[in-house]
Amino acid sequence: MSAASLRGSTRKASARDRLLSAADELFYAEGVHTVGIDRIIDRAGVAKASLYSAFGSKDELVRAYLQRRHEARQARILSGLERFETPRDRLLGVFDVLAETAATPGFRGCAFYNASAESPAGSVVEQISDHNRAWLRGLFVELARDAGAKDPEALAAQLVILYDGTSVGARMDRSPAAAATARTMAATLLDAATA
Amino acid sequence: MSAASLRGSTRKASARDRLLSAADELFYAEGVHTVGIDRIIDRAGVAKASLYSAFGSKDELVRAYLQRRHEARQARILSGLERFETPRDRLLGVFDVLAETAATPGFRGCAFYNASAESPAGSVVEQISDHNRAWLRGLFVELARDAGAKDPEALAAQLVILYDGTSVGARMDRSPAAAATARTMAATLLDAATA
DNA sequence: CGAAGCCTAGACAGATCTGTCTGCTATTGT
DNA sequence: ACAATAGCAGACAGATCTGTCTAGGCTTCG
Repeated sequence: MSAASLRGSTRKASARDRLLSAADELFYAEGVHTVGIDRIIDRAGVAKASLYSAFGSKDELVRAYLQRRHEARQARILSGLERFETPRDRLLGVFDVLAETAATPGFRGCAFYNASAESPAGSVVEQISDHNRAWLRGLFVELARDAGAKDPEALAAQLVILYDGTSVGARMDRSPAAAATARTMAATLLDAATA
Repeated sequence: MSAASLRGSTRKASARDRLLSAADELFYAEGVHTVGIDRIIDRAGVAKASLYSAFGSKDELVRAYLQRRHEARQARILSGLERFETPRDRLLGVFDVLAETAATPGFRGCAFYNASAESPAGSVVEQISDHNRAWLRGLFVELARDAGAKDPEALAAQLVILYDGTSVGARMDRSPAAAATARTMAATLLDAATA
């Protein structure tokens, strides 16, 4: 086989991967602006030159961090929904997955909103956030249609609000209780939207 | 009258007030961590020494900024609800007021959440945020009880999620549309909670 | 008139942040 | 064996941030 095709993804854990993991923990826990480069290379056990050779700038590291969060959220939700059978259960299942996430130790709300709150208006954060939100909204539209909603777009808009509100509530109240509440609300609204 | 009793609240606008106004605009628009002291004294047209003589530290200025936001939100909601007659309209009216706020140019979501997102875990921001959230939740409990909800606490928990979700959605999607959606949801949930 | 407060302008100290650069070591493919 | 690659360690530059301090101006009241 061509050895070149493996490079960079083999070996223990490349500097790039360790940097991404360290950035993920620190940026999410303390904020992208608060955490400095030095803390990240320290935790990753990597030289500063390696960071700049791999990412070029802190901004690009932030973008990679959010990109990774985006993919992780997609994977977490999609794989979490596989266990459900009926369309209705799958739609409500998004809130079951969210409940698990919100109960995770160290949960600090939505990484995209958090990063957005400390970034200037037209920054790199905005693009990825938009992308992530568009995906989630699209998922809800699909699930709403499958579940027989008369107006899937309208129901999806409602579910996005529930998702966002749960995320905020769980973070600010330091309790995952909001997720269960939101699931109940989603069930009520789904009933009203299919009747 | 005792002249001393007027001092500090009279005159054009004291350095303290101008500082608070400048901090309010800049902190809300760009974030408490991003905006430096120099930008604030610049906009306020005030000497740096005056800031430190009035507030003692940037942290204390942040606290005063959030305290002011808290009082402004209370006043805005309470006065906005006066125009409604029935308990049901008053409850839903919270989302009418929120719709107006979210449509304001320069709306950037919840000042408390934004500040919290860029502050360490146990900071001064947390206390004021908790205080603000407790007040809002209490208001919703009252309104829910007046509107005849069978379980006012439960309905209030739902309404808080709607409020938070609207705030996030309006900011991240750069559109106040979520507020109208949330009002519809609130009506549906209120009907379900009084039936 | 003259003292007391409040304010301004700006230099300064000390810390911290991003990003660059120089040397050195270990591994890997040919 | 040899060259290329990737990574490490850390000094360094330049900017920026919080907070302190000096020196002086303007108003107000006794």
